[in-house]
Amino acid sequence: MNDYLEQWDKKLRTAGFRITPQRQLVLEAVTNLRHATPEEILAEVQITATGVNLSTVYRTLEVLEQVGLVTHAHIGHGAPTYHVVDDTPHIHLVCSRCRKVESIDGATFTKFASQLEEKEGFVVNVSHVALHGLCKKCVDGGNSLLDHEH
Amino acid sequence: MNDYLEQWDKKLRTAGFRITPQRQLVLEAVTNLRHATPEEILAEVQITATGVNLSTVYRTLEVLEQVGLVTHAHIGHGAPTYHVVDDTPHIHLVCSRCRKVESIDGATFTKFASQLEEKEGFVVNVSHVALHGLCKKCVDGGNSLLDHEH
DNA sequence: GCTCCTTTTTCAAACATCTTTAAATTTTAC
DNA sequence: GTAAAATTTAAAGATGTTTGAAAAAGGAGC
Repeated sequence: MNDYLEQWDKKLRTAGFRITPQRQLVLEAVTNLRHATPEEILAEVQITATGVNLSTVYRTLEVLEQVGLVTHAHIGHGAPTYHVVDDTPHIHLVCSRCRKVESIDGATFTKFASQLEEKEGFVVNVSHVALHGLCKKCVDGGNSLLDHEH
Repeated sequence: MNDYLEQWDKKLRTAGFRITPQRQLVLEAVTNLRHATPEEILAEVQITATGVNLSTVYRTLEVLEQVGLVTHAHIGHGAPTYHVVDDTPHIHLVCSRCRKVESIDGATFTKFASQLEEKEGFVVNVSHVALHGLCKKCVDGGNSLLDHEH
């Protein structure tokens, strides 16, 4: 498993939170799904534990984010997507046509980000970046008139 | 006024739409506000025409977007923000702390965008880009612990 | 392992926000 | 003037999120 999650329980404990199966399951779901909305996380968790509730997912994500285990990005109009915090931040590429979300290494973005910081003084939250456009498949095969960028 | 809006009425007509005061007002509001949500646009429009309805704003924006006069971006969790289509696309910088939205020239972003296209085949919709982070003021003066990136 | 206190989860419901719709009325463009 | 399109109005729909209260579970100390 991810290095940054090895001491997940310690992170919770030192912040005064208790260790519960739900919290472990949610964290594992976020890890496995790479990036997922609360609803998607719920579905994943419910594969192993049917009884878990959506409100628990919401409250758990809040806690996990507080202790720095997960973070989130807004990739469009809907719910935010959560992902694990690690030391190789990535950015999201969201296809407006097929709706697929790719993650790519954030390093490629960093150069631009530091330019931005120099020129504008604006410090980008790299792991929160979601770029919209057309993925390779949709560019190649696609009739762009069918796009509907909601 | 913006070159690209000089023939706004023609664009509508050739697409088979009628010219109405509401459509003109909405387009002017979007132009003046630079980037605004449907609600904000309504408020602006209602300064000159009290009776205009929110549902009209929604339908009008749909029409204006269809004919290529405006476009929108998602800058966070809330409603999308609409802006005029012109030939100098810009990107949005959204401060997570003070919530202010800056527009900067999209050209600075383009280099990164073309790299991305080469490497990944992903074509970014530049005018839809919104980057989250901290603006100069908030970096300088700010207690980042107060951030709440919803 | 048991007890007790506190945190956490569940459940159901309410809330919030953004968006769309149906039907009647008004307006545009010819 | 007329037919079609657009706007108004009020309401409902869709989605995402939070809340309150009761029940369940964690964990520190015995």
